[in-house]
Amino acid sequence: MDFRQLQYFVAVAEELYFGRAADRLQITQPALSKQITSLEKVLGVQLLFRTKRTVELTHTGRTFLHQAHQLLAQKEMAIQLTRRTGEGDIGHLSVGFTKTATQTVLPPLLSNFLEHYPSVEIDMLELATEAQVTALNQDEIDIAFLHPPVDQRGLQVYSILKEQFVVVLSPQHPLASHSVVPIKALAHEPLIIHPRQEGPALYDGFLQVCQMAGFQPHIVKESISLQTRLCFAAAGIGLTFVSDRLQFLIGKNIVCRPLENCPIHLEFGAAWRQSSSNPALHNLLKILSKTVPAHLNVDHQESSLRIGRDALK
Amino acid sequence: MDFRQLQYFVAVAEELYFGRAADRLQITQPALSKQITSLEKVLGVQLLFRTKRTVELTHTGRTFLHQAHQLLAQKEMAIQLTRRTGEGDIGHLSVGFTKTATQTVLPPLLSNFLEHYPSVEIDMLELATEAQVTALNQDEIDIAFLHPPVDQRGLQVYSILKEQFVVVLSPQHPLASHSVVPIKALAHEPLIIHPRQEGPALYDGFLQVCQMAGFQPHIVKESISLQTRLCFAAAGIGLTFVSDRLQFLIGKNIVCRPLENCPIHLEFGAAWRQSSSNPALHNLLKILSKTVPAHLNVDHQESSLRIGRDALK
DNA sequence: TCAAACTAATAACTTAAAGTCATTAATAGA
DNA sequence: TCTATTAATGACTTTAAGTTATTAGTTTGA
Repeated sequence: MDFRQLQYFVAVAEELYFGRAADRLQITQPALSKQITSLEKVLGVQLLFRTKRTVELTHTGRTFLHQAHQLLAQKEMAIQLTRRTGEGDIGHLSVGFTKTATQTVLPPLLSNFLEHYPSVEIDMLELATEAQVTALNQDEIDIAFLHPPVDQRGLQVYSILKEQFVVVLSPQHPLASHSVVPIKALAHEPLIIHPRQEGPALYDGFLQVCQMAGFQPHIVKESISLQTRLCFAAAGIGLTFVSDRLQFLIGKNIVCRPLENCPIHLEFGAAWRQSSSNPALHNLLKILSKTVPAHLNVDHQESSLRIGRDALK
Repeated sequence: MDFRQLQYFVAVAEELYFGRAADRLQITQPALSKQITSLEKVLGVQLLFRTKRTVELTHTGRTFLHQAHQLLAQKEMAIQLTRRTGEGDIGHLSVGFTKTATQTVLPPLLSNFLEHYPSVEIDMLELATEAQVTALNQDEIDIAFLHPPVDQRGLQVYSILKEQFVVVLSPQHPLASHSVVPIKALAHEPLIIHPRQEGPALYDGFLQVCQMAGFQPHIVKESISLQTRLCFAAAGIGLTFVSDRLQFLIGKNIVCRPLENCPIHLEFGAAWRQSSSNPALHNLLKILSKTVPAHLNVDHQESSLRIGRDALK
């Protein structure tokens, strides 16, 4: 029993006339007769009651007709579903993201994507960078919005933006009079930093820079809350840092100063398994590159530095 | 796309190895490779990611695998359903019946049938004889339990039982002294009869017998209720009749007397469309003939007339 | 690093199936 | 009774599916 025979049977059942059914199927009547006979033989059942001149459905034939219709319809559904899945027109996407993503790329990206692909189901999963890398490798998410570097092999990264950090200090602080703060000036300052868990790249990079500048940072507080860190800074308990992207949040009781030639920055990007064959992911990446132009992967460290220098003029 | 390709694809998807899958399918590996390639071409989609040595499902392939499983399962279901329908093992039966049926054949017949064919759904429809003939012709019921004669062409009748009628009268009635009542003795008796609607065969047959005996019956009352008729008879308002099958219902204040050589009897039987191809009906008929042996099937119309002529001699 | 083993694809060929054409047999309708 | 109609049958052709032998990358291990 195959789909061809089902289609043939439906035609005969509808026409109740082998000749017309054969015409409709673009085959000859004997071919049709033979296929129907073979179908009946396979099923071990009489589907049609025929004389030399007339054709009628048997009771069993009516039952089978219904089944045949269902099977043929399900076949078409399966084909459509598969084709559309292949084009990423329908399907499923699991997206991992950090808070930064919700404040930057995600809103325009998702609205743009869903406008083009309204039938793709999207699961959102808020996870820290490291958890996202794990989730990617375990096939739990299709794409991650996180803070590189991600040197996991098999993962592809698309750099979206790089944030420059500025020192936040109280207006009374001696360094507030400088327009740019040299890194070495931080050697003996009490520092309030963002904890490692939420962004190891930043934390580790900062420590590294201090080391290169020849000192151990004097960390007096850690807080994940930006407001808390700003509050401590305003109170003169220590210096802290924020992304230049967030400078607008700074009130009047504290001031911001760029760091002089600071190589520390918080990169933000998307990562996905290179081997992923989810067509919806491909479409998302296409939309991503249109919505959020790439942040020059080659050499973007220099470019962000350049922006920093410009700002310092 | 046909079922063969679906089966092949499922095998490859499960083995992730063309060679083993081909073994399992009892074909050679190149044949399998070609079929899968052709399937991918028809769908316009890549189902498998293959190197020269490894095979993996793509995302789309996984989607299609699910569809393939469903289609193959539904195919098997359809085949089973059709075969079992063809054997009358599952299906549907609409049964028309009169009250007589519920008091005689139906209980043992249905319990016997459902014991053998528990998956056949049965619809019961209580209808008068004439309505059942209409329902049969309109394909609304598969079998009727009714009172012949049914001279509708295309219908087949199976005679189940014939009931002899006895006269019911008050013990004070002069005829009560006879052990058998001659038909002519009824000529001037007031008669209480069952109305025509519920059994035209009986009513018409009775009139005919009176005519043949040379008198017009003197009908004083009609009532569909057996109790009412018995009550009137006990009160001496007139004579009535019951089936010998129901004699046990008769109380002590009235008596029963057989009619002398009476050709009137109420036949009861099953009728169905000769052209019916409902296999469940065939099974029901088989059970019927086992449960309720036929009442002289051979041309019982003539046999009843013969009895009649004999009676009139 | 290089050969050996492995594995999917390809090509040429064979077999099986599906289809065609011509004909038959039965039936309905004139 | 004759004619037109229509499904089935048989012989033959075409198409699809399968086979064998081979090729071309990969992986494995000496």
